[in-house]
Amino acid sequence: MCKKLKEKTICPVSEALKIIGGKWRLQIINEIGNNKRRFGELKRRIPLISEKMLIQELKHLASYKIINRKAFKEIPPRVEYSLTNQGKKILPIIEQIKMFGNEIIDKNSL
Amino acid sequence: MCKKLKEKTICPVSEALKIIGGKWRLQIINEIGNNKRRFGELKRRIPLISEKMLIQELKHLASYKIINRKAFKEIPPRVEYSLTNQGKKILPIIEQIKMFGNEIIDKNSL
DNA sequence: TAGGGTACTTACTAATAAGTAATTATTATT
DNA sequence: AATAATAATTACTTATTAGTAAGTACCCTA
Repeated sequence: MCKKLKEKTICPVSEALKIIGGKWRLQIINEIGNNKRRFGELKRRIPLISEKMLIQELKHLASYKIINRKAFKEIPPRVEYSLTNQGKKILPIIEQIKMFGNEIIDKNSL
Repeated sequence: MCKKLKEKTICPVSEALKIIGGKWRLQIINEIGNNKRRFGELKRRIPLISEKMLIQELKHLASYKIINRKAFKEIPPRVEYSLTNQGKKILPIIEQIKMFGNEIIDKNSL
């Protein structure tokens, strides 16, 4: 008798989308890239995002160990976000999506 | 004087997500793959999707020329969906996402 | 005439995601 | 004492997305 058989079709795509799905997450991951980025820096780089969404999504990504959050005990406060090794594995996904997106844009501007 | 300067940061990621973003679209594209799939077949392969969402998303994908819809004049009706060449360009994205998703699953089942 | 199969369609509701705007804490600067 | 920075937090509203359940059209079979 199995300990758990709760799994209702564990689909890798669905599991991945739980982490990276949504309007802002890939953009945030993309803007962090291989850099350290401060909160305000990300806010400026993604001008259309609201502060609420930015911090909410940063928390989400941190909770899944996609990003690191490093807070410095300074005044005014400074917080740096960076991708974990796990998070860097999302960059190739973004590259593929960018390639597709660029083809779409090219096709539309003929 | 430019004809149009409406573009507010044309981001390839955002453009791509307009087409493939959402809960079901990648799953549908994945299930079609390189095959022809009938409506009922997709319904069975994606058991948790509602008929409403399935047909709504198929329409969306067809409107963006990601899939072809071929209806046969038969009774009972038969409709086959398949990926366009454009749509097949999404498969590598899905492959990357699957790789990431599988790593997540592996990590969780240690 | 009743029921089955296929591919939808529609109206309505529920759930989720996102946006707005005001507020907090801390210290340096003016 | 007021203002400015920074990184949040909160309450509230709106918009978007998804789910439910019933109905449609067509013909075939029993």
